[in-house]
Amino acid sequence: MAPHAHPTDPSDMPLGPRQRALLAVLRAANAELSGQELHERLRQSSQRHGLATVYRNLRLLQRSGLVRCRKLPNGESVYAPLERDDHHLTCVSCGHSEPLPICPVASGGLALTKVLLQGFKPLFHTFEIHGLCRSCQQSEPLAHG
Amino acid sequence: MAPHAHPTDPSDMPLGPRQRALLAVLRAANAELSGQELHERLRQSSQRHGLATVYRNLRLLQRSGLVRCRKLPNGESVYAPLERDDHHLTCVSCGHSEPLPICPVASGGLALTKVLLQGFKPLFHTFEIHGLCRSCQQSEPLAHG
DNA sequence: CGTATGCTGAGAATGGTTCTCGTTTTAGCA
DNA sequence: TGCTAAAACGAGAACCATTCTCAGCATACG
Ligand SMILES: [Mn+2]
Ligand SMILES: [Mn+2]
Ligand SMILES: [Zn+2]
Ligand SMILES: [Zn+2]
Repeated sequence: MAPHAHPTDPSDMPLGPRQRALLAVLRAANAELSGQELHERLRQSSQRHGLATVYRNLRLLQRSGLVRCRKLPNGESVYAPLERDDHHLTCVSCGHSEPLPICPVASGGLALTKVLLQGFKPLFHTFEIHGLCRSCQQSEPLAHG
Repeated sequence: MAPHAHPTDPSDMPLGPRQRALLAVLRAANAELSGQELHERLRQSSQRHGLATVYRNLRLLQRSGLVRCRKLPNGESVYAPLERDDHHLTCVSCGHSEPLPICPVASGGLALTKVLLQGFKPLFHTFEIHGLCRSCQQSEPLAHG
């Protein structure tokens, strides 16, 4: 086994300085950040990034297996470092989303006991696995579609 | 236990004819449908629905616990009847999304064996529970925010 | 230097979804 | 069956996060 244990072996794609900056902000943050929020935080500290660059590198970081993202009901995407493992209860009515301290993948058992739901009434769940499909692992495409 | 076993007891909100039509198309379909696709299918069969009406009733059906939705990486939302329980493997590179025949909630065990992944390389997963938060269960709001 | 290659970012374009608001339908009642 | 208030509808405009365009800039290398 290799000395490092990151997914998609990040060593094979060295990470530019902008990507390191993005990753640093994400890791420093205590919550998921949207593209716009990241852009904002980078305006203040360190050097300015263009919005296009933020999104571009966010996509690359995602492909490298360093960053994950989920889409909020209002349409915006929020990002977090992959090593942070959090899930949420999201209300289909008001869109409010609060932490859910359980992960069906980590815990072999998955106990969705009522205590954890704390009055939240689940209507449906989403369990998606994002990654690289077979063909994209072979070629190294940038095309989206 | 009540004679019917639907979530959020649909009997307390009778469902208008447009909502029944939407639900029928969703149940007849063999895959998730986007708002646009639903609008299209309703143009052909039965009566025409305006696009706004499609989205409006989709939201209501979701609140009633009859329909669920997930957001594709390209931004569009796809809908399915709640009783259909399917998940997907989605590629962060090309966006392609294929069925994943496993559900972490139903199966107590959750065996993400390599056989199921079939060469797909998972980078991260999403497990979200959507439903009604406490405050929204009390009041019956229509506001979105 | 000279050139090839890739990254950057201001601004324009995109496109799914939501909003607006006048019209149409429904519901309740006499 | 008429009559009115409330609710649902829908064409088109507005929204807005994200992506695209493309000229300018950085870096590598002989
Ligand atoms: Mn997890
Ligand atoms: Mn399931
Ligand atoms: Zn709520
Ligand atoms: Zn792919």
